[in-house]
Amino acid sequence: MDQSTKLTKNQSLVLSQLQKATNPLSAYALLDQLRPHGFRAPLQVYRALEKLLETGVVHRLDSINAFMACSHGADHNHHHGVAVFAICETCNQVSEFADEGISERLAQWAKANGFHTTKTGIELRGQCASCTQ
Amino acid sequence: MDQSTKLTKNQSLVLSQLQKATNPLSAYALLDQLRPHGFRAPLQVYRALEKLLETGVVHRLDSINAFMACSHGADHNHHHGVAVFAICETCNQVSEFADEGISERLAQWAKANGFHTTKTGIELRGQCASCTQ
DNA sequence: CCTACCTACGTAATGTTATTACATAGGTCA
DNA sequence: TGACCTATGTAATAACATTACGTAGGTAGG
Repeated sequence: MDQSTKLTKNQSLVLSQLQKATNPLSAYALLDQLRPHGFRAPLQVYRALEKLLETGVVHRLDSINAFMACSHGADHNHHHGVAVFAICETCNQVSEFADEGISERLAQWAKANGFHTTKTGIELRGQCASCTQ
Repeated sequence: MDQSTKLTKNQSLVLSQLQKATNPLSAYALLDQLRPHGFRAPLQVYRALEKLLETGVVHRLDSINAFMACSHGADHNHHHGVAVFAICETCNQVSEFADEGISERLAQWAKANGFHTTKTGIELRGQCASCTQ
């Protein structure tokens, strides 16, 4: 029984829209796509996203103000390090990966400096392999 | 002869405002602070920031839509790795540091996946040592 | 010299992203 | 039943950023 069974109607709609998408979507893009389903105001999207971000099934990409479903599916076993997002500025596709080594370096700095980290965001911008010719 | 000697009036005003600040500032906060100096429109701030970001003397913090002067002063010899920003959500102060190990991990992934990185952003959110009681 | 061009700058309008405030609907439980 | 909690609906506004257009000053080539 995964988390998605607990989702409300609006949350499910937002999540499935993100899962269908090949690229990250902005909140207002989601709103437009969901108008046929009865969405009429930004808040409906933001409220759904808030919950989805909390549970980790959706990520927010700060550098482009957009949202994407977590690549790692229903099993959120990426305790294998911090998530890193590589955003292609040509095709807008995003690769998500996790790196234990980076996690460790950040944790070391945090410990050494008494910083208590609650959230980590790592975003690479550039060109993906397909778009680099 | 450092880069700042090439700055225009508006660029100098924005930079010195950021250097005086103890926290990151939003573009509109800068605008308000610079009104006494003749600033009247957002674009004046954004244009100055654009140049300052290009030359690296100012950083943008994507997760809070704010800008700060580079901690590393005039000598931009932080080819010692990617910059990491640790943002305290209580006092809003930011620690900037560089980590060669993280750079290497990211470079390895990029090489292995044919991703050509043009910009890297790493931001930690949490509580700094002073604010953790 | 002057004109074509380039860069910086000024101003207004608009576009995009996100939040606050307040009202409504439905379920749970004492 | 009625107090409470969660989800939702709607409107208005705040916060962040860009586009479009016009002006001023310098300078390189004719």
